[in-house]
Formats: sequence, structure tokens, C-alpha cells
Amino acid sequence: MLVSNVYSMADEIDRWNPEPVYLQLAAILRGQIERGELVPRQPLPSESYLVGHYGVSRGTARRAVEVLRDQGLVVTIPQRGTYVSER
Amino acid sequence: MLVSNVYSMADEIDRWNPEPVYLQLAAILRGQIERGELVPRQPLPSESYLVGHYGVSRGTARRAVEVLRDQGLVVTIPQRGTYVSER
DNA sequence: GTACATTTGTTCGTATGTATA
DNA sequence: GTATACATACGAACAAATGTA
Repeated sequence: MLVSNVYSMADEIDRWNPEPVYLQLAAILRGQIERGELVPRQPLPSESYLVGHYGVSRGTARRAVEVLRDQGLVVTIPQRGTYVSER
Repeated sequence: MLVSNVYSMADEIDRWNPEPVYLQLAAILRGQIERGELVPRQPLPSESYLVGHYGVSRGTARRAVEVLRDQGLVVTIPQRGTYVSER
């Protein structure tokens, strides 16, 4: 079959995974960007969405976004939102 | 010369100093209060600032501030900040 | 123009787990 | 065993700017 044998991440937080939750979430979002599910110039899910959808605290969500920001994948505009970087 | 021969603390944590880090940090902040660098009714540096500036964990920063609070040098207002006491 | 909701920024309280001296 | 220290993670509250009805 034509399905990739590299199974995609479930896009869920695994509480048994020793990897910190904020890094797991950063990896999930990074994957969505790389797969084009999150598009440049489009807003990232808000912090409160991440909180509700992934079941993490706001601090953890913020930290995940911070990782992506440090990697240049997203840009945050205060009081507006965080957007996927161009390029 | 007129410079005091009591050398001021470098306002840095000394990892070789057997004195606990939280007590060193408390002493640094106490010195800043006594020298008037931190003024009554003005906010103390935030926990996150102390974490970043002195390279300590949040728990350690909190313990340092706790010491000052126990000594009546500062007052903490929940969700607001910690302030240098008057008097 | 006003009121409200949304979103990020910031701060504080608390708890757990791990490591080290 | 105790004290110290760090990293992680939860929750809560308030401020400020923005967008919209």
C-alpha cells in the first residue's frame, strides 16, 4: 500500500512519555506546520485553544509556543496572536 | 581613598560558597534594599527575573523572597507582586 | 461611543519528581 | 535521612491591547 510506514504522531500528549509535555506539544505543532496544516501568515491556535484541546495548562502551552518562536517557526504579536512564519 | 574597605557583594551567586543559594540571594536582595537600590513601596524583581538574572530555579528564588518576607523586609501581595516594606 | 469577548503578558501559589551533598 | 536545588506542570488571577457587536 501507499501509506507511509513512518507513522504520523497521534497529535496527542502522552503522559507516559518521559519527554516534557511542552516539548511534546511543540513537536505536535511543528509537525502541523511542516505538513502544511498550519499555514504561513495564518494564526496558530490560541493559548486557550491549546489548553482545551490538548489538556495542558496555559503555562505549558505558552512554553511550547515559546519553543517554536525561538526556532523562528512562528511570530507572536502581543494582544493579537501567534502566526506561522513565512518561508 | 574614601572607598569603603567593606567590599560590596558582587550581587552574584557563588556556587563555591557553602552558604545555600537561597540565602545568598536573600542577602543580595537585602543589600539592595539597605543600599536604597530597592525602594519601599516599589516592587521587588519578579520571580522570573530572579530566575533569569541570577540563574537559580524558581523554587530557590521563592525561598529567598520568603526569607525577606519572614524578616519583614518585603510584603507579597498575591497575584500582584512583592514590594519593599515601608519603614 | 460603549460594552464585551478574545488574546497575550505577567505574577503568584502549589505540587511532584529527580539529583546531589 | 535531611536539606538544597532544579525542572516540570498544574491552577488562578489580573492587566493591557485588540477586535467586534
